[in-house]
Amino acid sequence: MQVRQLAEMLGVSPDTVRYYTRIGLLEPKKSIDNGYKFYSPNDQNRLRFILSARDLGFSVDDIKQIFHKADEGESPCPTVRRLIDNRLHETEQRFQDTLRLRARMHVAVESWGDKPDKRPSGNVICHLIDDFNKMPE
Amino acid sequence: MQVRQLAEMLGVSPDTVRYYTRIGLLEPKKSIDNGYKFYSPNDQNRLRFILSARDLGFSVDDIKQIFHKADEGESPCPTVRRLIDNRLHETEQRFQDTLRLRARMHVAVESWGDKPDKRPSGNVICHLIDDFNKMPE
DNA sequence: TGTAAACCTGTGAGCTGGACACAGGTCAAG
DNA sequence: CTTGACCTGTGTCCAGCTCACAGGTTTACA
Ligand SMILES: [Zn+2]
Ligand SMILES: [Zn+2]
Ligand SMILES: [Zn+2]
Ligand SMILES: [Zn+2]
Repeated sequence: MQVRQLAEMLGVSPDTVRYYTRIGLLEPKKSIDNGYKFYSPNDQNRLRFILSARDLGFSVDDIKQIFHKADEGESPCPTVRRLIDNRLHETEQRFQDTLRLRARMHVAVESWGDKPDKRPSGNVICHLIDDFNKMPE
Repeated sequence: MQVRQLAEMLGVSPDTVRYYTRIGLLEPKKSIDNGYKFYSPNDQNRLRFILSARDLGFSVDDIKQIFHKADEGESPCPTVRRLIDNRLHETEQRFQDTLRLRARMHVAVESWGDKPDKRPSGNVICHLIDDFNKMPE
């Protein structure tokens, strides 16, 4: 199976499959005359796993570690539990950050609603941004 | 003023100041004998503005556009209003994505609590991830 | 005065997770 | 045989910094 067929089968772009191949998550065989990469059913299975793991927030490096354990016949579960704990903390952090940013942006936009446009002058580059930054919180 | 002094004054790393300089947001003068970059009070003001804008979710390219308007003496306000609308949509999208991912991760971790570790077998690389992906939603 | 260590600098590279450009190979229609 | 459509691997690029590195500068001390 070539890259396009595998990609379409699992609903990703050929470039994504190439990327996973490039970093060693998939290991197709190289055709001798073609140079084209040939993906096995096992690669198919691995790609499916990659996509499931990415949906759970694992990074591609996480997945590399999981594959490494599994390829040695050991249970990857302890690794998985450890990794998702980190990712969970990160996601929580990102969630809080995004939440705060979103609130800030909303407040800014609303407070700008009835303010006029102004030209830059002196130290003030854009009074909307400069003034908002100095607002009492 | 050299890079470190400016950086410390505004609480960022010298590398960050160098980055903003590299992409043209700051324009220090080059000392002839030293090669060192020399930052003016205006650069100080610009950096302060950059940090305020970044806190509101503007990208550095957004800020470049804002500076461009301001440097020509025009009001950057219309640009600012237009740009933040885009960033607001993006932030909302990111917020929703993060919210969903966070929920998925929590559900996964909880459902894994009473499941044992298993070795890989057949098509199953890690049953925690493989099984969770097949769960009824 | 020498000199060695501590500190500072600019530049180049690296990070994530792919997306895109490009030169060339392959294959069917005519 | 040739034209065009399609496909391929490889190299480069993106944001927003951070880090590594080689070399210049200043300071401490003899
Ligand atoms: Zn497992
Ligand atoms: Zn924890
Ligand atoms: Zn303005
Ligand atoms: Zn809108």
